[in-house]
Amino acid sequence: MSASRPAEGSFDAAAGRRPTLTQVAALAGVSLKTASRALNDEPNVAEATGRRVREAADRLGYRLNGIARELRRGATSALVGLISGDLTNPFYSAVASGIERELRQHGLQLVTANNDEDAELEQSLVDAFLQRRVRALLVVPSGEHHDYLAIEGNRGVPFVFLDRPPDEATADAVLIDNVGGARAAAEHLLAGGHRRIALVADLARMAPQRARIDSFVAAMKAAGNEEWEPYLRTDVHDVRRAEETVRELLELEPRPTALFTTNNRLTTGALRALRGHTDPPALVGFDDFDLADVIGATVVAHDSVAMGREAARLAHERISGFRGPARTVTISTTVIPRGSGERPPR
Amino acid sequence: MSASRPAEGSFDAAAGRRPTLTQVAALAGVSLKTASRALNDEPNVAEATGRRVREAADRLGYRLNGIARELRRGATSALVGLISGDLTNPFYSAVASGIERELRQHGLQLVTANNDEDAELEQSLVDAFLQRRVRALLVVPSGEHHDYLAIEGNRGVPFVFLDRPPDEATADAVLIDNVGGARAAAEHLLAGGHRRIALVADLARMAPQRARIDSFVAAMKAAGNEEWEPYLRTDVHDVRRAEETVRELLELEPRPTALFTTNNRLTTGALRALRGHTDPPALVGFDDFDLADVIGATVVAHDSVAMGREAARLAHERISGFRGPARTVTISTTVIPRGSGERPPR
DNA sequence: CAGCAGTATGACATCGATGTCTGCCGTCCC
DNA sequence: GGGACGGCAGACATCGATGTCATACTGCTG
Repeated sequence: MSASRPAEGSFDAAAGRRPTLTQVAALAGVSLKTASRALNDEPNVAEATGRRVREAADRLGYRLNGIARELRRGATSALVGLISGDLTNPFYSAVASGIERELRQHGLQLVTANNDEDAELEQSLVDAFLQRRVRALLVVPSGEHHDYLAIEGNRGVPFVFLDRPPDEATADAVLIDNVGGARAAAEHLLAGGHRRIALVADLARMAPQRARIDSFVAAMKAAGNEEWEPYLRTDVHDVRRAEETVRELLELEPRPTALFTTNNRLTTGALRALRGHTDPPALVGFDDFDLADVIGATVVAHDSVAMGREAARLAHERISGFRGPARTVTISTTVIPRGSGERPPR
Repeated sequence: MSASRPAEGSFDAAAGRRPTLTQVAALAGVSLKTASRALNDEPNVAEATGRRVREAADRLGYRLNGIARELRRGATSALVGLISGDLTNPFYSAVASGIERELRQHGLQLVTANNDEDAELEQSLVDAFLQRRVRALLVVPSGEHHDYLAIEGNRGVPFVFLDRPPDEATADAVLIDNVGGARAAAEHLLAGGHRRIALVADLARMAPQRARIDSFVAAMKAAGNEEWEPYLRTDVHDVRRAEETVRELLELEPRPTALFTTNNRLTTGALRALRGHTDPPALVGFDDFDLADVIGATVVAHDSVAMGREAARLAHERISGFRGPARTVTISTTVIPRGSGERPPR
């Protein structure tokens, strides 16, 4: 099998160790520095010499050692780190995609890591990234407190927070308009004539959830509605629990006539619970999702890819030398009526 | 703003340049090497000395320079590269997630890059990754030909192909059982009594699509069915076109009674076309997807996360020194009946 | 023909860590 | 008391590239 391929560059192709520039130079019969100049298209290299060097490099299958180059050039890589939840969650993968596209335009590469929604792991990932000398660090923080993250910001590595704000306004952030989105959802349902509106929310200690919950409650109060109060469910953290919770809600007497789920996971659970239901309540979910149009799910949509893009943009500006105060970009939300949120109360 | 934080380590905290081990050593009043020993918990460091060094490191906010360490230790990083399509496609993000989880267990980190389904870009990404000295390279190839990729495999950097086989069996690969999956879908529909079965497929030049198409056709022939022939549609590459194609199919006379879509994008398009249809044809789609249960979509499912995991496992074995011949792991498929594929012909 | 500019090249230091080797102590043991 | 040994520490080379500076050679000018 290996015999079918000619062993190019008889030096040490088999060793698994890549040839160095020194070896290329030796083969070409020039000095190390001249070889370097030739391969980097620097001036002052005789045409013939350049050709010899390039041939030697080809023969050996030489590839520049980026690690060595980076060390010499200033010990900072072309990598940008992203720490987020699992990529199977479409929210995170959309964000990652937006980041990746933006970074590429500036010759930067994305390194991803999953914090498993665990603050301790997250901390050690930050350490590892900084040690690896990433140019910037984008974080969708897992825990409540992340003071420790911001300190680094002042030491030369820009931090950008996504989805959840830093404890103090010490770093750039890209946030969703949670307050506006939740209010819009609440008002949409109120306008549809609903009063007994159930709220199914994720962990209330997480800032975006907190904001959505509070905003929903505020909207209810502003409308003088109190009938939602028995139907508030928070700290529902996975799809399974969401499905159960919705089932339980539907067995209450009187039954809620509408549901508001505060993220895509919970919406999925609710849709499962409602499947096959003859007379389902109205449903509005936070976060848009694939096929929501087919299902006819009314959602509070926002552009997660744009979130990533904006975060990468902020990071890139810092990398390029921007020194101004911390900035916050807010991603707007829109209610997209598709049917489920327009069902009347019964 | 910066004044609010005490300027720790008065050396050069402001400069944005991180302190080096030499500076830590100087502050602690020891030699470079002793500082290195202390921070790496090597033996033969007096307790008091160790403490002084660690204090100095803290004061300066020292963080080891991973680039320098890697260079010294052997010029190979702890990074593994993944080149695939856009992460907003749940297939790719599931694969990435599986890879990331597996790599983490071995202390490796994932670097992702999007080839935009462009062979030229892909090539340059491979170059960039190799230059960056990744430990292994996982690729979901875009184009038809990728000979050039395999050559590198013999030079010490393990390659693993996902979803699409290497041109020659020169590298490890993780593939889906496309033949089995497509046959199962075809037989499922035939068993339901369908004869006029439409096939909506993506670019036929891509190996997995080719396999699904061929296998479908073979199953039809084996069943002695010829009525599907007017309903074959290939090279349908995006959701929009899929939707249009399905609409067109449904206007044919006689109408096909069933559809088989050969990937998740096409299935999405088909579902859009079928939305609100009073008497929809049966539908089976290749690739499972979120909420398929809610929609009631019958699919040929496979475990994409496992695909990523297996690929990462193969890569890790190579990294750990395995030298055997190229291996191929096949991911099995299952038809999951959820309703759409069980609608009878009308 | 001296002087000078410009080109082509190489020697050497350097980036920030780690590996090797050497040297100095003090202690223990015969 | 002397040799062996273990603990501690430092000097120096090294990983693979690039930056700086010095040098040799060419050709041209006055």
